[in-house]
Amino acid sequence: MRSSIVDVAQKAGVSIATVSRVLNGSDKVKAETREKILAVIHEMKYAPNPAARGLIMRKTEAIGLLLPDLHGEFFSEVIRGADEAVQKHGYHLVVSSSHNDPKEIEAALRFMRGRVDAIVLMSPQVNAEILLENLPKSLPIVLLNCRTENTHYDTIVIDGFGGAREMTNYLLDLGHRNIAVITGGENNLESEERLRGYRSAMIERKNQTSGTLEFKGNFTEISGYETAREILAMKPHPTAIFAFNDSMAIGAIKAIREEGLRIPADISICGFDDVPVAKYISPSLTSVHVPISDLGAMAINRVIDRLTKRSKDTTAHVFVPTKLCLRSSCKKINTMSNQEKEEFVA
Amino acid sequence: MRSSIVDVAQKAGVSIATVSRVLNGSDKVKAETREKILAVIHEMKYAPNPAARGLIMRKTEAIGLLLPDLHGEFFSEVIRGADEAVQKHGYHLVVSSSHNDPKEIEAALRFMRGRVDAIVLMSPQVNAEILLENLPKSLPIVLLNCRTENTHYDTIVIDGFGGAREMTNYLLDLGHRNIAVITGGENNLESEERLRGYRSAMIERKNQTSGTLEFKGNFTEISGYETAREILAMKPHPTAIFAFNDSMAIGAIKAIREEGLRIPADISICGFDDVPVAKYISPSLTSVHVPISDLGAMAINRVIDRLTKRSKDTTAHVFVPTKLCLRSSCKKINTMSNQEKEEFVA
DNA sequence: TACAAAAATGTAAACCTTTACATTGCAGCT
DNA sequence: AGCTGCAATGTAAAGGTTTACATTTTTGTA
Repeated sequence: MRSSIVDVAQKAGVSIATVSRVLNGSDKVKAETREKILAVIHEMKYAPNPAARGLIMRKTEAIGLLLPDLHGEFFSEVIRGADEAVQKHGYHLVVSSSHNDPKEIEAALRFMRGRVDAIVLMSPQVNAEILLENLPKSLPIVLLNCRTENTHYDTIVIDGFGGAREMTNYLLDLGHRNIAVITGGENNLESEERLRGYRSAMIERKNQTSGTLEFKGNFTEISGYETAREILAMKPHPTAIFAFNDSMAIGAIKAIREEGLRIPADISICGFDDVPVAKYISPSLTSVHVPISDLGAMAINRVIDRLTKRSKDTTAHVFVPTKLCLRSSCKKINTMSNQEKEEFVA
Repeated sequence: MRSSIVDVAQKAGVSIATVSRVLNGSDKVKAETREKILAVIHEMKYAPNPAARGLIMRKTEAIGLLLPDLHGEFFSEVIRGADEAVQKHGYHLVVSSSHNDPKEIEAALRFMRGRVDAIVLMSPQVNAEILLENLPKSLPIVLLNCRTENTHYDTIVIDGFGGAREMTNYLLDLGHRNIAVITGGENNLESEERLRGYRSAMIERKNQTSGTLEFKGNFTEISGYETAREILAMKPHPTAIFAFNDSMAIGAIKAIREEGLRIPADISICGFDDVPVAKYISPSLTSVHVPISDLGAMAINRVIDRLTKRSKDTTAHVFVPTKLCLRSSCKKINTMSNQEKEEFVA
């Protein structure tokens, strides 16, 4: 049976209050007494019971991180950033994934209630606000890439629109006209924003493909692979594919290779997120850089800020800019289309 | 202020014991009373305080997962597997990373004590046993790829030796004689096991390179990249590089490309772990398959088994076999060495 | 109808801390 | 010597739950 504070007090010949005082460092205890108590604590390998402490202090020193999924490097990076931030402040991380399922989000939230001091929630697909309702108002929450107009919560959202627009413009500048996109999940905020950006650039540049080159993926490698096969089945096929995340771009690359096409000579491909492997795969992947691990860190820092009262009342709404990251998977094409080229050769 | 069980009891006109009973489903409460209490609970949005519950029940329904690092897809997959297993049993995950630093492991362990019902610890580098000492004996712990002779803890260890041996034999079968390896961190169990496997195959096949082709990496992409540059500087360079994990293999591929060499025509490369991207990069990476997410799931299932008393007393020691996963990054070479070939051409 | 047994519910202790407030002991002062 | 005031320490309540045991209510039976 684990020893408690009364065992320590007894052995040290003092009251539990005094032990508690040396435990919490704060109050003035005679140096001599402190030494003795510390010695006993060490000897007994005593450690305070966090549940009891949490019960009376109403804090747990843990922060909940609820992500839509745990597949792939993107979320891994978010967790890494969050973990680093959390460790810096002496907090810890309770991680969970929701698979974009309202039931699971709710279960996780219910679990976290009372177990964590704050919550970081990433839910681009499920409207999270409703689920948040039965959480105490005092619990700091930051919404990461969530669909919301509610300004009551802190929010952090990636500039998917701007990033996709910039990337599309880049491809247009390269001479591409038939630019296919592979979108993310249905009803997914990130996907929608990126699609808006793509469309905006296409329309602005009078390059309407009227949706014919928009293909549905779901942010997984396999969907990138399959969707790319679909795209390549078109004759003539688009000269560029813009996958709405890097995982799908990587899947698409596999499909392209299998088709015997060279990248970027025969077709250009780019992604979104700029996950760490993007620069290591070959050809190195042109992508829209998102400071992924910073995202996790920012969210954590924000809730910790709240916790430590430094910014108690004001909610912050951060818009994270993206940056084009040009590598070697995209190439300028001559204005001659693939088709024209073939005819020319013939 | 959050409402407590007494508020509910009061409002429902019953005692807290009765409320507690309906909360825990177990005992017999008159249907009518139950309905009423349930209604009040719903109305008040009452949720039991986990700290209080944890205090008296001595359980938290959380499991700690302490990993050496959070970079890259390997750990991401471990977490994913663990998360799935944990969710299936209604538990939750407290994740932390140690950076192979004894101090950090200790801090995380201290934090987890009393906050989790069990711990899964992966620590290939730091001897974890000492740190585990001041954890209660009653806390189920499974050691994942830890260096230990102690049979008191449950252990799961990957067959790094066998996997590396098999891979090395495969390369030898392909005709390679100069096979360079990029190892993992100093004093890292996984790296050491893989190195043993490599050496064993090399010696067995009378192919002693007496350590001249063993290069030090640290399991990161960047180290794979840098070490590969070093390796390629050799004249003539080895015909195959065996990186002790996929991250380093991916880094090495980048270096090889930069050198203008073709894979596998000019040089073969293979990795270890078979992370999900391995099959998507190009050329698809030959690797030693490790059931990564299963590792996380197995560990979790094991501790949950312990928790539910099904296998209370016996410790299990699982040895996880690996499997060669052949793809296109390695190629048979003619027995003529690069050098001979050059001479031949000249 | 009365009583026993069973079912439903209530009471209170226990889990382990922190901390406001109370007490003790002692130095320094007049 | 007696008092004040302060430093050090102790006492006990509070935090929210579960559950053994006690009590009340209901049901069934003679």
